Amino acid sequence: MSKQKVGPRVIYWHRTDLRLHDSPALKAALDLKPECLWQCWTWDSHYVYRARNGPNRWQYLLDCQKDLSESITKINSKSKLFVIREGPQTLFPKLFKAWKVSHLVFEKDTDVYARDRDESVVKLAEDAGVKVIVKIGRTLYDPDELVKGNGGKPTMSISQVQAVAKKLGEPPRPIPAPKSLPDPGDTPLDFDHEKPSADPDLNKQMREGMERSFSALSGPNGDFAVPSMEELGLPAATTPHRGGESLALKRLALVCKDKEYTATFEKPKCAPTDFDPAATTLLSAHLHFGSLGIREFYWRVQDVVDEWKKGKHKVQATQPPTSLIGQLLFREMYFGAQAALGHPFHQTHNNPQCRFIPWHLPSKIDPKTKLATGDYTVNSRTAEQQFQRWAHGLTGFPWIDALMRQLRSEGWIEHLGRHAVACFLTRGGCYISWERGADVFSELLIDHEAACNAGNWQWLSCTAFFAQFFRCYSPVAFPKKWDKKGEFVRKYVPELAKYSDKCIYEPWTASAADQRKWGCVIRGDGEEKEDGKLKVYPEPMLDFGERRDACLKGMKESYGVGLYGNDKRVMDGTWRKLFPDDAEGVAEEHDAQSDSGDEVKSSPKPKGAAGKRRQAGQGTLDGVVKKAKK
DNA sequence: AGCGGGGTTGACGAG
DNA sequence: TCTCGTCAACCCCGC
Repeated sequence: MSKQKVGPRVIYWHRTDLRLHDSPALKAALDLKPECLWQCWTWDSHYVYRARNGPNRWQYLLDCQKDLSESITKINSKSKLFVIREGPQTLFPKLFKAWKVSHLVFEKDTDVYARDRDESVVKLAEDAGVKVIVKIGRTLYDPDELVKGNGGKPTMSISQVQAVAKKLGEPPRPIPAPKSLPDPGDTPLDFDHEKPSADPDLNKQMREGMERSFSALSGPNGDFAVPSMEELGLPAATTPHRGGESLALKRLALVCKDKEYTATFEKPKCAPTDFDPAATTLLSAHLHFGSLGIREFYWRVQDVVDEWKKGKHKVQATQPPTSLIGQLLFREMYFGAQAALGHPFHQTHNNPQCRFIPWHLPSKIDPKTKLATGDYTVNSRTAEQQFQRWAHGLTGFPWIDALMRQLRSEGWIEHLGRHAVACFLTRGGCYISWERGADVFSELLIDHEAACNAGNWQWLSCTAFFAQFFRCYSPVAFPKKWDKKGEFVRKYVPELAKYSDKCIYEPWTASAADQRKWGCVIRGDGEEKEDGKLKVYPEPMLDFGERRDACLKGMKESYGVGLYGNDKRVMDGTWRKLFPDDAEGVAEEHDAQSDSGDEVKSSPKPKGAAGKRRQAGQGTLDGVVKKAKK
């Protein structure tokens, strides 16, 4: 028998790099000159069950996968994106054997969950004699290198990032998409299919049909196809934003075609109220899913900027941090912070960089792991009601509600809009833990990037990165700066569409006669939607002026106490002794009579009773709102 | 070391 | 309509 020459048999594991352009890892795989190459995506129980993922982001992911698969097939009609419905930790050892795999190649991912996952996958591969190649590709700089260059410390300011970036030099140019792709090998699946536990399923509530994520390894048709929303039991997406590398490249080209826009971009001047078109590039979700390479973005923009600088123009090119490139550097900063801090970066507890503030609705902590459980303590019933009304766009402040409704229906709001709602929920209104807001964003944002989300929430809540808590966004004054006529509110809070410009941001100031004339009365807490032909919009759920002062006082006090998340007294609950009135100074007046006060005072570790009460007070918004009625 | 200037994106009133 | 100072005062950074 003649000896068969066997070249590398490579699995390229697509994760957060759903693209063919600008992929250093894919280039590394192709440089192996594989005999066969399977481009795979593994169905991840973390993504399906353990992380909050709304339908809009699911749709975006599936768009990206479909587009990638089609692009692969265009280059090699025998190939596609092989979507395999099993977690990598259990699937790969079996797949390595069945497909006689010699190499596993993937792009490095420093997200806290991904680190743990990849560590075990690398070990499994080594045990199976499979060589692993990991390449940087998701960020301009390897977050670990960024941290190393920053003296081993988390990157907590943009100047630190800029200093390290200067040392490391400019990122490499993007790698073009491959012109040819090797054939995949056979795809036998003669092994057991291990299905992960669907308990807990954090996304259970949103599912409409049967959830069949793991029904068969190669999908319902046995063809490894990208799943449909129906296969996942998910309702149809409502977002107009669609994913996929083809769209990403088109959009990037569109942005860069407008050279003045690209070269003179100034983030703080982008109107959060602009829609159709939005003021910013809408490329963030593409970066998140890797349907756009970060070096592709960087260099296409940088080339425009360099060209602009050579010419004579009335408006000068902008510089980081406000320029378009600057926005990418902030992303690097958050990835660097996450890389250095690990899991605690996503919570207050045990986070050495995050200030401790005695917020309402704090996260519950697993004492063994010191990690947030995903659940929280309802230490104020008023706060819980406010949280639910915030999350559903029923605060009674049209600017806040418009943003939250846009977020829920479209999965994207402009960055300054995120500032407005985040400030309102935390230090500038409700005094609710930033971790609650981060949870909601993580479910609803199509561009949810774990590191950026945690970092920005800490920024806005003045617990890390930013400290000027006396700069507080007003839900009335701030939007007026951008949109005097309130067109943004009229679009997303249509019941107020006929209100006058003067009243649009504070409809409660309209006379009863005007309210009726304009077809919408202001009353209640958001439960009642209409009264005959009239629409009903809620009264403001708090007195903003009063709350701003109370929050400011609370922030000042907390800064004075000066605790960080890793302080022993934060970890063991004795922090309460350091705050006057056991940190209840920021509670609303009518809250004092509720059960919240004694609960906090009597229980040094907010567990047990609080947990039970939470179930009573949580559930749906309707439930909460009903309970609020006296 | 300690001081002063700056910090991608506040509100408000005076002039 | 715009710019500026004030509000009360945060941390980072460089000299």
